[in-house]
Amino acid sequence: MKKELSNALIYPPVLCPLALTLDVIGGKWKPLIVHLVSQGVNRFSLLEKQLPGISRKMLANQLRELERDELLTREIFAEIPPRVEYSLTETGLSLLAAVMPLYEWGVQHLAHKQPRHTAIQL
Amino acid sequence: MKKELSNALIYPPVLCPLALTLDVIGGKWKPLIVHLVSQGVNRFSLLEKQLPGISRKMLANQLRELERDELLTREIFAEIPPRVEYSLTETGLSLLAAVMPLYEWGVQHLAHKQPRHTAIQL
DNA sequence: CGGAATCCCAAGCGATACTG
DNA sequence: CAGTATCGCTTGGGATTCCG
Repeated sequence: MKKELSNALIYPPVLCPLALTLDVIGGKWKPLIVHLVSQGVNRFSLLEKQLPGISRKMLANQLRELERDELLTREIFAEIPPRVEYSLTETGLSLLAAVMPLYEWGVQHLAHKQPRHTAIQL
Repeated sequence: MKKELSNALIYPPVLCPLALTLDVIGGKWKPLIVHLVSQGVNRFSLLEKQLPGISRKMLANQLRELERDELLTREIFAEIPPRVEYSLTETGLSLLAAVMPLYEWGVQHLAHKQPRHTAIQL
């Protein structure tokens, strides 16, 4: 199956599709956020609880980027106290589907390995 | 001061499998490296060419971590000039399978979106 | 409650030189 | 070729405060 490798790049001058995807959900938190939102963890404070170790600044930043990339939407309720709900867009759902295999891989290997850095509740 | 730590929160009873996976391939480069190695880009200098923007230090570091996590192996040939070949382990192959949907997602969206920041291009 | 704005420090990372 | 070693700057992101 090995391809012939010349001097040329594999994906020149266009990007590797994988790099494009990583451009959107690459990072430590975004896949977790997308997955959590799909599970109904759709508010700022709820996400904060489910992501031990993340700072408010980081969470806000990641949410903004996900919104900018149209993976999720913000719905603001003018109430007291104020409320904001996040939900996945169609694009977000399609990306979630692509992320789920990573979740399944984790399930398969959870029995054999223990996490080193991050322990996150679901 | 009020550095009161809730152990129950930091070490929750159930670990998110997705977090475990991200612990292993989370990051900007690792999915790309795993995919490239599977395509036969199995030497240091070849990988360096295929990853414009990565520094030698970073590439070496990521390779060490992937090796430590037993996703790939190093084979050293005592030749002149020296040669080192990387290849995926069984675990690495299983993870590659879980990463491929992200690749496919990128393919689907390449037509609609253009990359923004971390453009891997030449 | 859900953020935005500031301050600030150390880890992270790039660039370069060097080595087996 | 395939890396290490070293230096120095950048910036990620933690802590805190303030606002609608």
